[in-house]
Amino acid sequence: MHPDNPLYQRRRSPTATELDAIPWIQLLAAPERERAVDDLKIADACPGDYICRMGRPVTYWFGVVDGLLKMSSDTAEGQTMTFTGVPPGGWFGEGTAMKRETYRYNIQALRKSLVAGLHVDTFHWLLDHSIGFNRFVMNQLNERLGQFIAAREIDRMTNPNIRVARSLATLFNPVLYPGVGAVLRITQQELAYLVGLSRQRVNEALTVLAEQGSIRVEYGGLRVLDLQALRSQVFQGK
DNA sequence: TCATTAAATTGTT
DNA sequence: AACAATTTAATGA
Repeated sequence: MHPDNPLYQRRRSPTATELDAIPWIQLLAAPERERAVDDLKIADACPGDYICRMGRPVTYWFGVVDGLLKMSSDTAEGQTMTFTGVPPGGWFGEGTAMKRETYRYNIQALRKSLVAGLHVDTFHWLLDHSIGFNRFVMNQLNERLGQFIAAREIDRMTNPNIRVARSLATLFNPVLYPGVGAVLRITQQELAYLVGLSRQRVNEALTVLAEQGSIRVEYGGLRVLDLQALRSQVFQGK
């Protein structure tokens, strides 16, 4: 977090409920947990707020307590390309935090969100002192590698229904986003923005997926009934 | 707590 | 892009 980041002004210590939404906390032994909790900061992010920007030096390792963030990158041609959404329970930036480099992407709030931050120094201290923390980070890196490979496949899919299905499946990843559970709070507009389709087309795709019983469409969110079906979506309809 | 109203979201053209 | 229908959130008695 940079001093000119709006979040910098709005940060505070986490409440007990917010701590429960941080998946790696419970993996720590008491002394390590105490140090981590002591350092953790929580901030409110409004839609459009930047959590971090490409090229800025890494100061915090971030996680989503509540809400929805967007991970994107600016290309050499000045275009912005969206990689993925980050739903509750997701933590990101450990790769760059480890190397103490600069952020390699932009993270923006898609809607009002609660963001947690752990200072890089504390992040490194935990790597040096906690085996549980190391396991978490390793698992996280491994799972995300799989996700990015899946993302390349998704990019090459022309069929909108499949794109929506597979993108949804990544957002429901229980390892990377344990805070999501069975119901993902996301509007069809937000999903359209992440997938890169019109809201109408996303609505149509969701209807198809609901008909085949993979999901249920709810007001302001989606319920997954069959995650495997979403992942292995091959060809349905047009 | 309930009823009314405003705002957000969805479904459809 | 626009519209109506539906659901939720906000307001105030």
